Amino acid sequence: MSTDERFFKLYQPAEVEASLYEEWELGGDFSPVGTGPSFSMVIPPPNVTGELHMGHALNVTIQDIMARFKRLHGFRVLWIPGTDHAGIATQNVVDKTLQAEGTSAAKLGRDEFLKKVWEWKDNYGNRITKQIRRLGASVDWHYERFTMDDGCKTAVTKHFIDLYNQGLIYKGEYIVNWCPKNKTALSDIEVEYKESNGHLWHMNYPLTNNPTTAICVATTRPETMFGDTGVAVHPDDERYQHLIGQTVRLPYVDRDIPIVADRHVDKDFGSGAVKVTPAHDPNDFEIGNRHDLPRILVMDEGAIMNENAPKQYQGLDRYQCRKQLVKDLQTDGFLVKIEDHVHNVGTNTRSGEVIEPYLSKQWFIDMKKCTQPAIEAVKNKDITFVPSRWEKLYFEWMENIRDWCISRQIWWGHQIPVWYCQAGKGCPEIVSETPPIVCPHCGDTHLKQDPDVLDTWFSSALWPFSTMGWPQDTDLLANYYPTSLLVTGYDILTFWVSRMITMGIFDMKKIPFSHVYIHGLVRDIHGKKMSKSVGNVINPLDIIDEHGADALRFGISSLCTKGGQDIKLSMDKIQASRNFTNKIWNFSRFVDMCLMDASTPIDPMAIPTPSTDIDGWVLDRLNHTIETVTDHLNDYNFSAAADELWEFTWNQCCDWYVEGMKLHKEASLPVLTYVCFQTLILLHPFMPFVTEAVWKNLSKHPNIKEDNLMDTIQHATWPTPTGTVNADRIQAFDTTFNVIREIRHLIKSTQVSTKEALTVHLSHPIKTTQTMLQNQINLICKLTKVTQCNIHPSPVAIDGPHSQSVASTIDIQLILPAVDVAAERDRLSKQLTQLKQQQATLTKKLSNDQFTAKAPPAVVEKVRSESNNINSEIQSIEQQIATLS
RNA sequence: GGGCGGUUAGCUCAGUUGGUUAGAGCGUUAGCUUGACAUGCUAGAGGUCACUGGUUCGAUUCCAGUAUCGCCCA
Repeated sequence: MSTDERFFKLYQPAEVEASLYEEWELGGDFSPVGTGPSFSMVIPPPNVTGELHMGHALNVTIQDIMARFKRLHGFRVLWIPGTDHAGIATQNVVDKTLQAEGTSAAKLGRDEFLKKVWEWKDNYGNRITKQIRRLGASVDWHYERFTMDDGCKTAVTKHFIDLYNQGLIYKGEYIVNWCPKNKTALSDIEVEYKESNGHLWHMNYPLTNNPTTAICVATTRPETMFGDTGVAVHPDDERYQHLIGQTVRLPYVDRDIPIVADRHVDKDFGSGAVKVTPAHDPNDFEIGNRHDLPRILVMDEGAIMNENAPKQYQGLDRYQCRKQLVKDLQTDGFLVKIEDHVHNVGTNTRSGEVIEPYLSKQWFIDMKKCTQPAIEAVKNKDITFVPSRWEKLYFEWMENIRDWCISRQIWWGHQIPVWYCQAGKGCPEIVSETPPIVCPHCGDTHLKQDPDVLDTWFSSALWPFSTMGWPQDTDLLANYYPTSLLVTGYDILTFWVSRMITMGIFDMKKIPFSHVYIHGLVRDIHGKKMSKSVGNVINPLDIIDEHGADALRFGISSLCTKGGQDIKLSMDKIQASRNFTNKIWNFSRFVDMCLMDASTPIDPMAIPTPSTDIDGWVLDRLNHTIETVTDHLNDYNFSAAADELWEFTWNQCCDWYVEGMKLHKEASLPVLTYVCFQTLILLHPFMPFVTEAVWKNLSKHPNIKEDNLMDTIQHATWPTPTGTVNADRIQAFDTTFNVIREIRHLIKSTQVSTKEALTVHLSHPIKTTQTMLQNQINLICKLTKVTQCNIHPSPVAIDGPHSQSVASTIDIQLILPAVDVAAERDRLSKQLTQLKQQQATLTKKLSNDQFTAKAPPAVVEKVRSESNNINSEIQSIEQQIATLS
């Protein structure tokens, strides 16, 4: 087989990715093996009805980088995948489909509808898991879970009962965030507040005893007035002192309601007097409690005005009612004025519907009693957040925690394991793991389960251990709980992370994970959130189709900086990464070609002895790269690791080293091969596909010894630095490369053709430097296309046309067939100006006594030697200008 | 109103104990059919590190304030 058969000229990801992934999955390559320490993660379960978006791509890529990195380090890596049932979202999606088919959830009824949802889940639920595969995620599919599978159901039930038995779950009447569209309660964090242009209606409520006098109240929701059971003013408000204790008569309702004094009223807002509607506003609810005001609901679950509203408004939707009422108030002289008013309106993050604060009976968790250990765990660093600034938000949230409303009035989810006796004898509720047959209190068999289901996050909170078989005592839990790392976006810190920590400690008596890496959100290039309606969505699957998963992964991770900023993703970045994958491919293609000429087979895993300077140099650079990449990955600094890999692979390896070693291919072959394989391993966590494809191709090479080679790069050994870094050698190559660059620059700026036989003279007074240059003559000639390079202790006298410069204190004289003396003088003068500017700043520093006295000696020494070098370069240039006569 | 984050090249971003000629990729200019790669190679141009003050021998870096943009909470 030839190189061309093993390697196309261009890397074609589509040709290899699908089959490689299948090979890995079927080969069990993602299962934990060996006797190393364990490293475990659970995937943040995506919505089972969802599709892969850029946020998933980022999240999964980071986890996969860590999983592969740890696997290469010999850890027993277990990364558990799965999906979330996403109650409201899924119910909405399925209901919408049903409606398109002419039916609906309501028409089907609970049992039939749930059958449909399960069908939907079976048909479409694996769409997202297939898409996760396309990213190359090395999750162990044997352990795949779903938040409503039997295991999770057992965990959820047990968890509910344990909380209930400890008095941490209660059922209570409370103002909740009510979604009239879905007809369900939402937790506080499922509500998104959006600024909206509304109005402030000022209306007069006449006093009962003196109807010609009125108190004016201001409101943004006039239609709730039918539920008013009081008017509140600030106790210190002089305007209303005389009214406190009196009653007003509510227009249209003709109910007399008291004027009360309450410190929470803002004197400066509106008229300073507020109507109190305890059944329709959380603040009013509190005021009502303090003053013992009744709670009157005036809307039904769909926000339609109910029988407590006056007849003429009953049956109207809340907004129709508002419109009609305002008209009536105006006609009847109750309306004082209407002001424009910007206020925050709560909407359901799922349905977009405007939330109605609504009094209802719901299940709550008394969170204050649960969170203390979870706060401690982060305070004492059992759990570390990266970046650590997120700990602040966590503490803020946890220390001001409110009770968590966990019941939802939908059908898709874990139904609450509570039954009510229907015998009508006032029996207490029955909480049970399995459906009870008879009421334990009265023996009656007519029992009815609570119709509500639990908030989806209730089951997600258990994910790190429900996936491992809890409440059973399993080997998985013993070996892999607590997990090592959780990777997630900051947007679900409160929803999910805080609750996992709280409930993990509650159920397991152990934290669920020791590290939390929190990444930013992926946005479009302008920093806008990607959304279908705006049309700025970049679909990760399209990118994978076009450029390959590796390009997507590398592009994303090179933008994933240590500060965890949001990521602005552009196609340019992806394309650059695609080019990089091709670079890796072609580097390997070159290695493959070189190997064809090997006299004996080469063991790519054997640490080679460098036979030339540049071989030694590239091994030094490799060692340095190994060290920094390892450090960066241990530090979750993905962009820094990616940059380092790019710099080494492209600039140091492919540019300098490959071009240099072409002078002595055969002698350098062991080093070239070794560096190639080591680099592939370093790149593998970022780019699993291309590195594996190359690994397998090169493994088949007739001149590669396979004895020490793993079948798959995934189970290779992460490189460790070998030998000691030779600082002189690094210095020598720095200088040589500078000289080469300057000669190229001279050639370019004098526009001489490299087809001419060119001669260059290099000179430096110090013997060791001359020797060093002497050793690099071939390299210099090869990389500059100069035919002859001579080394001297000082510049030579040249009669004919030539161009001159200095680099790293080495004088350069390039002999030319002709030269534009004026241009040459210009160039040198410009160079001189630059050098003099640098010299000026250095001299200023050195002539400052304070600097030499107070700065660390090493710094002073550095400045001094720089200054000396620049001085010598200035002298060179000045002499060169002088010869230009 | 409270909190958090940002402001560095045309664009997207790096830059940790304060000392570099302030870096990278993309874009841009000029030149290359260089036997791995034009998804490439070579050489350039491009920055008052938002502003103002302070600390310091020295500030992109630390402190205070201002402006401005974004996010979260109320």
